[in-house]
Amino acid sequence: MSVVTARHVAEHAGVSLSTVSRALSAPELVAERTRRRVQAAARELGYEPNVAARSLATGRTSSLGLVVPDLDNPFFSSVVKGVQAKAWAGGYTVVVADSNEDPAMERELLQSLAKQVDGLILCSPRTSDDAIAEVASRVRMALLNRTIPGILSVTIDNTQVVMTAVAHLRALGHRSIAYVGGPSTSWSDARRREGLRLCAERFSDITVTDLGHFRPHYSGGVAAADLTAASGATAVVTFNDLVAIGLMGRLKERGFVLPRQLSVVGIDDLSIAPLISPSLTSVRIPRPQLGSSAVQSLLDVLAGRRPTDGVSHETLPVDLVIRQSTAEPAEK
Amino acid sequence: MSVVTARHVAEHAGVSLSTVSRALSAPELVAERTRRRVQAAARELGYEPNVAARSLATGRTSSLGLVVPDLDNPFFSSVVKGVQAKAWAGGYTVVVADSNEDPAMERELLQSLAKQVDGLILCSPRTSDDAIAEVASRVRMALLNRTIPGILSVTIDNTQVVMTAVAHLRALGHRSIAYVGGPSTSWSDARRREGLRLCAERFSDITVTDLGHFRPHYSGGVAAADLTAASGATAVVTFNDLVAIGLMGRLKERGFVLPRQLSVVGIDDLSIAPLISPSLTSVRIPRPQLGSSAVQSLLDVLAGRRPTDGVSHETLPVDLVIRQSTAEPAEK
DNA sequence: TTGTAGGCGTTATCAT
DNA sequence: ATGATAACGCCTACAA
Repeated sequence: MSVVTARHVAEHAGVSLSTVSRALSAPELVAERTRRRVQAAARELGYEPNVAARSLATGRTSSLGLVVPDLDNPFFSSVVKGVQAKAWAGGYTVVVADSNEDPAMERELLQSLAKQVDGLILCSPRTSDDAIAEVASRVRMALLNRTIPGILSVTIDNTQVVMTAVAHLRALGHRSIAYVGGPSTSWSDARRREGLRLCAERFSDITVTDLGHFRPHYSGGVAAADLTAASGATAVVTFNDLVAIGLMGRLKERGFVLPRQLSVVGIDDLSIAPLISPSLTSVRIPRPQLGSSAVQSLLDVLAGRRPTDGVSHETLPVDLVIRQSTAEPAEK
Repeated sequence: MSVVTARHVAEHAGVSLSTVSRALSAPELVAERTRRRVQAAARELGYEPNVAARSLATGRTSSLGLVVPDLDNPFFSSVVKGVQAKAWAGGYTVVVADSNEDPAMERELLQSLAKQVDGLILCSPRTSDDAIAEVASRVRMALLNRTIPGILSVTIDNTQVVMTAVAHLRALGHRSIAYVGGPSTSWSDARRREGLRLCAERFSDITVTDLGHFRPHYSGGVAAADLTAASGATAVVTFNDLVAIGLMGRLKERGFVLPRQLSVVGIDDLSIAPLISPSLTSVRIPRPQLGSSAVQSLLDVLAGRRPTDGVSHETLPVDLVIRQSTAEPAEK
């Protein structure tokens, strides 16, 4: 019953153990004839190399670790999908872990994953730079949605995110725009506020009102709705789509007619954005690409195709998807 | 720079290598004093056992494989979350793989994952019973959303799913109910149709119309909408929430007033169900529990706490979440 | 081009 | 209770 090992293949093919090893993992080092014989034998016996043994011998595992705050959040599940696909294509397996938005858990996961994978991808970390850097010093790592000097990272252009949204609203004629932000601990939110500042500078004819920090979910939107309505703004940009949907939900409940009384722009372009009504205009973030890009970079480093020191911060572009939640402001 | 091994700990603690191994993985076999000394040394040196080596020696990997059709589908991502949480709590790591709804890819994933994990969880498989059984003969396996004789499985009570939905509609006064089905290859859809038959038998005062098979997404619902309207049914049950939302979207576009002109019941109770309008009445499926239950069973088997032959098919209950997409039928 | 032999870090089987 | 020592299955100099 015990599984077939390389030794069995060797006997079956009438060659030595090492020849089998070579024929299978470095075919060019073995004579055409022998190689075929070995490969045939391997196939016949249904040989499959033992990953643990290989890993022990080579020091590599052919696996990547992926840590996300919440697997069941559509933003992250897209990222996971991208990571998994790219990794598999590159011959790597992915070990996923869910920190449940808990910084302590996140660190725990990082610690234990660090030494059983060849590379670690950390998505939207909730931990401090230092804690992350410490782990990064012990294992190849790529950051998603965050940058830390000296660590590989892939992010989106958060300035562009808000710029795009604001420019769109301004072009429609809006002059008073509100921003419903995410958690104050959010790296993305900080970047977006920064972008907002730039916007305000650049477009001197508009005013941007910061409505504060809210939970990045439906509930956060609900909480921000009345505030938004009272702010006098004719349009609002929210931290993400869920917030936008919550905000719209509450406003519709209050009898507001959208987008007539308020234009709303979300961020993420989740697959539900087109499904609500009015369908949500949103800044699309290429989530799967975020994941695959991170894997790409990581694999490049692992394969020595990319210098390990030349710090690389890749920034992916975003684009606006215009739907019906945005329109010209109502006449005064 | 090379990592600290058990041997280092041994020297540091002044004991033999084997004592270190025992002190750490079978503490009760070693004297109190020595144990403390070893553990102290281990902590001091920051020792972490090498998983590959351990795996090679024990034949176990402490990891589970999980294969799903689409990581980015909210149904599956919930399952993944449940699996990951339970596995981690049980000391197991999870390797996820996405088959992209492709049966061939699914088999490939199963094959290569089979020999590098202690157990495999296969969610909503798109492959044949035979192909699955073959893999199951070589590795511990648990099925999700499907049963195959002889293989461990966790499913929901699909009969109850439709019964609950239909009973609710009937109680509201509906007598003509339509069913918008999923793909003909769907195991769940087959079970639900079966349940529908039982309903029709049991409630002789209602008629259930089968509208056919549709894609299990928004588009499928759009496609089924006009058909549903034309069927004369006053209420409809759809294969899942996405279909329900698509159907409602199309109908609203046509000017229908919901739920006045048509009551709609979805299945899954995705987190978006409450967010659309009218909010969607849906049969809640305990998705994370599906995942954690599967892990539980699998770990029980792996630990020998559960007989490997006594085939177990666990069925989880569902419940109805009533929202505003269902109401009494309009007067004629 | 192929074979020999040593080692990767643990666990597990023997003795002691 | 503890210490040698042989696996575990593969890779990789090194030798032939």
